[in-house]
Amino acid sequence: MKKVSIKDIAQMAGVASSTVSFVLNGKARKMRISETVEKRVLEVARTAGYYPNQLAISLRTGKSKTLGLIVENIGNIFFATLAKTIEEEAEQYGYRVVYCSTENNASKGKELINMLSQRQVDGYLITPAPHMEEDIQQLVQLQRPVVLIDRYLPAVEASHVLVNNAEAVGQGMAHLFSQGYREIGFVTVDLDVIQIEQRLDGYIAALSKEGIRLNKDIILKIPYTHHREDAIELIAGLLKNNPQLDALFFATNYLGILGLESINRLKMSIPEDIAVISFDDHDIFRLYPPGITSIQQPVEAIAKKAVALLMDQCENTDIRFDKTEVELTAKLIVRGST
Amino acid sequence: MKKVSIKDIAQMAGVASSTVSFVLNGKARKMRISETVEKRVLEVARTAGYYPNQLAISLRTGKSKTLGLIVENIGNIFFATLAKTIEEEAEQYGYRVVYCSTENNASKGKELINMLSQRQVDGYLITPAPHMEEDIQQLVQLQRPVVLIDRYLPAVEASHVLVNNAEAVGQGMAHLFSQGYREIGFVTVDLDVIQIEQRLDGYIAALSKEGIRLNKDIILKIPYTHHREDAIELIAGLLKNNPQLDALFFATNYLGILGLESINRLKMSIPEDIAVISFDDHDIFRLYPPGITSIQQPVEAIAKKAVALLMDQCENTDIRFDKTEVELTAKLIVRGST
DNA sequence: TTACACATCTAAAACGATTTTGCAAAATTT
DNA sequence: AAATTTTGCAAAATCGTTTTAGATGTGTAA
Repeated sequence: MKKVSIKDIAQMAGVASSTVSFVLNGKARKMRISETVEKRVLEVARTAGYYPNQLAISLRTGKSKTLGLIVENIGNIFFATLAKTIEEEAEQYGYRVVYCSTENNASKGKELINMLSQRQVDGYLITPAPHMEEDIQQLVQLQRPVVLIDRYLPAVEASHVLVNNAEAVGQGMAHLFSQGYREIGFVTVDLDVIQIEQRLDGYIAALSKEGIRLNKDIILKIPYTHHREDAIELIAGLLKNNPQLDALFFATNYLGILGLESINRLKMSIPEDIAVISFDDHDIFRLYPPGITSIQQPVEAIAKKAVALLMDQCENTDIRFDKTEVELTAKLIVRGST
Repeated sequence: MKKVSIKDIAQMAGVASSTVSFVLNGKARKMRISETVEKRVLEVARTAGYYPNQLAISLRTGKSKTLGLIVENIGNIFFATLAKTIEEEAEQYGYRVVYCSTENNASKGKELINMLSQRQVDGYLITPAPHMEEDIQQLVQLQRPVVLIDRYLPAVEASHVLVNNAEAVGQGMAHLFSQGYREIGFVTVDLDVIQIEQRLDGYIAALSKEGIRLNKDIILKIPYTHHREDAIELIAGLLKNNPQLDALFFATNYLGILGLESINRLKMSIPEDIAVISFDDHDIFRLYPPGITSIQQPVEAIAKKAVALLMDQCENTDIRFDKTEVELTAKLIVRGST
C-alpha cells in the first residue's frame, strides 16, 4: 500500500500542495485561504488517512526535533531512569529522544556521536566516557547544542549538570563516623572519569578531616571491564585480607550489588560484621535486609535541568552560550546497613 | 558552522554531485569513474569532514534503516534487557532501534505507532497493550513489517514470538509440588493480555492435574495501575487472611518484588513460613536471601528470533508473509526460596 | 570517412515536505 | 475610469541525497 503524500491530497482536493501545507499547518488564516478550501482540504486529508513524513519535514526545515542521549549503560537502573525522565521532560518541549550506550568505550562513543550527527539530532546529552574530549569538543566548536550529565570533561567547553559527589560522600562518611565506624574501606572502579575521582576525593577528605590516616590497602579499584565473578572475588579478598574493616563504602550501585554478593559468600552479616553504604540508590538496596544505606541522586532534577539547558541552546542557536556548570545535591538515605 | 553537503564536495573537487555520490557509495567501479577522480573526491570529502545526511538518504531511498520497538515499560529490567538485546541484534543487520513505552495504555500505544510511522521506521516490534488490536491490524493491512513480542493478539494477523507461559508455570508448580507444597497462592495482575492469562491457565491446569481443588480466594489480581503501597498491602492481606498458604507464585517480576516487601513487613521468613517463586528473573531474585526461585525467559533467543522474523519481512516487502507463531521455552531457576 | 563502441563523467528528476515569490481577479481608492 | 491594493491561490525553489538517462570525447572497426 502506497503512502499518501501531500501531493496526493492536493490532487484529490483540487488545489496546489502549498495550499495543503498551509492548511495543515494552521496557516490558512495567515495565508488567506478561504474557509471553503480549508474545510475541503482538511476533510480530504482526514479521510485519506494522511500523516506527514517527518523525514521530509526535518530535511526541509533543518530541525529534527530529536535529541541524542548517550549514557554509559542503559541497562543500569540509574541511567535507565535518567533516560526515561529525560524523555518525559523532552516531550514537554516537543522533542523525541534517541538513546544509546557507550559502555565507557571512547571509540563506541565516537561512533555514536557520528551516528547521531548523521541523523541530524538537534542537540546532544552526553555522559562522556574517558578520552571522548576531542569528539565532544568538536561538537562544541561546530556550535552544536551539548550538555554533559553525571560527569564532565575539564578540557571541554560544554555546560554540564551533576551532583556534589565529594560532599555527598563526605556526608555519608560523617554518618559512618557518627555511628562509630572507623575502619572504612572504599571500593571504586578503575575509571578515569571525574565523578568517580570526586567520590574518592570525598572519601580521602573525610578521613583527613576526622584525623584518620589514609590506608591505601583498603581502597580497592576494580577494573571497569571486570567479569562479575572476578569483581566479587576481589571484594571478598579485600574483606579477608583486612579483618579490621568495620564498614565498606561503594562508589556506585553496581559495585554495591557485587559487594553484597561477596559479603553473602563470606557469610558475614550486615551490619554486625560489616556496615555497608553505596553511592546511587537501587531497588535492591531498599529491599535487601536490613536495607542498604545509600546516596540517592536527584535524577529528576538532573534530567529537568539538563534538558532545560539544552533546549535553551537549541532554540537560540544564534547566540553563543557560555559554559554553565550546575551542581545538584545528592541525598543520604539511611537504612539498616549502617 | 554550516554543514558540508555533497554539493559542496562536488564543487570543491570540480565534479558533479552525482559523481561524488557514486564514489562515496563505492560505485566508482560500476559507474566507471576514473581512479584519478575517485581519489580526488575521497580526499576532498575526508579533509572537508563530510558525513552524509541520513534524513536525505532515507527520504530518497525510502528506507530509514530504523526499527520501532514498543514495550510495556522500559524501566523494567525484563524489557530493558530485551530492548538492549534487540538493539544489538538489529545492529548486525545494519538497523537502528528507537524504543518507547506504552505503560500498557492503548491510547499512548496508538500515539507511539503514529509517531513511529511519521518517522518512517521500516518495521515494528511491539509488545501490545490491551485494546491495541485495531491500530496494529491497520499496520498489518498496510503491509508494514510487524512482529509482536512477549504476547500476541488473537484477532491480529501478525507474527509473534513468546514463551510457553502455561507450560513454564506448570513446570514451576510441579517443582513446588515435588517440594511438598500444596497450598499455593497465585498473585497476578488484572490485565487483559494473553501471556498473563496463559500464566493463570498454567496455574489452574497444574492444580487440576495434581487433583487439588481450585480456591479462588488465594488468587490475587492486582490492578495494573496500583500504587506501590496498595499492592504491598493487598499481598500482605492475602497472606494474613489465608494462613494455610505455604507458597506464593508471582506472575511477573515486579509482583514478586512487591511480594518480598509484603513478606518482609509481616516478618515472615522464606522459605520456612512461605515459599516464593516468580515469573521473570531479576537481579534481586538472585541476591535476596535465600535466593528466589524464578522462571527465566530466554531473552536473547526471543530478541534474536523476533529481529530475524522482522528482517525477513523488511527485506522482502514484495512477498506477502504468513503469520508465524514462535514459542520458546522458559527455564526454571531453582533457588533457596522453595 | 563514417559509424560504433566504450569510457568517463554530467544533468536532471525524484523523494515529501516548507516557504518565498508570483499572478490573476476582485475590491477599493483616487 | 484608472490606479492601487487586497484576496486567494498556484508555481517554483529548496533541503541533501540517489539514480536514470544522456552528453562528450576517443579509439577502433567497417
